Amino acid sequence: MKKQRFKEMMGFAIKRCEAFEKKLTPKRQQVFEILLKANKPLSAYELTDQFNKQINTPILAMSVYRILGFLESVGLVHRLKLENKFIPCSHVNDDREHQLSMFLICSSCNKASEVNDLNNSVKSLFRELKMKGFTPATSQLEISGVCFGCQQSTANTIKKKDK
Amino acid sequence: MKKQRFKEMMGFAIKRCEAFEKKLTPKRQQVFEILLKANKPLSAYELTDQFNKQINTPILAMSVYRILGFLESVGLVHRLKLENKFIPCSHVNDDREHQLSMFLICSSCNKASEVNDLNNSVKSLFRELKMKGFTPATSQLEISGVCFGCQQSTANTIKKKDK
DNA sequence: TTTGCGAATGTTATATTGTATCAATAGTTA
DNA sequence: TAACTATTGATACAATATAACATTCGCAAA
Repeated sequence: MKKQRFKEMMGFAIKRCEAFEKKLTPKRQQVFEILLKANKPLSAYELTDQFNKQINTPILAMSVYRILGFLESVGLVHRLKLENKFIPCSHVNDDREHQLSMFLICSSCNKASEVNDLNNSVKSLFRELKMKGFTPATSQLEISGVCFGCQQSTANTIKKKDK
Repeated sequence: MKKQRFKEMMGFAIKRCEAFEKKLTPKRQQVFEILLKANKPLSAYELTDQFNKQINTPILAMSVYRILGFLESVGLVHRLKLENKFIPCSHVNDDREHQLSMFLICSSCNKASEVNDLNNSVKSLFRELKMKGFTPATSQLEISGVCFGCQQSTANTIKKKDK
């Protein structure tokens, strides 16, 4: 993650907490920071390990769970249920709530990206569901697959084999 | 589940195992039976409990996991990752593989239904994803929400309150 | 028949993920 | 300062899942 982007995200996190009249304590900030820099979803325990490696005041998994719960409650973090892992929200630029978020989880590199410009397809799907009597409540759709980068490297590998 | 439907499902399970040249042993059959009769997703441990209540030869959770793995491998059971629970496959009528399955999980009554006639929306979503470089691999989309029945009862409750 | 093989299951241990509970501490307000 | 609240620490435990090895059972070959 670029320095500029990182600063922007942290700045937003502070503003977001203020908006909720909650405090972004040092540990909360550090947890968020690790998550931002990880560039991929982390489990609570992975996060705990990284925290204890990088930061000299130790933390317990229990606290990490609490902090993740807090960060989720103010909309700074998403929990990916398919993987039992956590990622920072990417929407940190705007204040409007996003009713729909979709996560594309790469089963090859394990990175996940949050997509927000596919609302049409999802909305049409959700409309169809509603018409059938089911009201979707998930603001969250998680789809596993293979990302562009990993497809490329697979393709290259195959190419090389062919030679 | 109606008797007729149940018989049909069990019959298909046997055929399906034969097709894979695998055996539907008594325990495997009993596990599948409990899952069929449950009418809602069960966790491996719930399944273990029910097994041990209903059947006189006891079973351990370890075996249940193995059997669920087996049933999944022959396409008789789905694992719902959002809930860490299991349900029988509803496609038991046809032999064609279903590349896409969608599960609607009601957060009120906890029942789940497998939907197969929404392929258009899902396919269009998946097409859109592919165009953006992400190749979905999930044959499985899990959506939580509120089912028709539960919406009705909520509506009734509200009506009653209004009186 | 019995020997041997492989599949299925039994058994125990342990890993992983997550929550409950109560104690200690720090920050804030009256 | 005293009292209150939010945060974090610490311990225990629940729930989900897998690893590893032993045992049993059915079946086929000797």
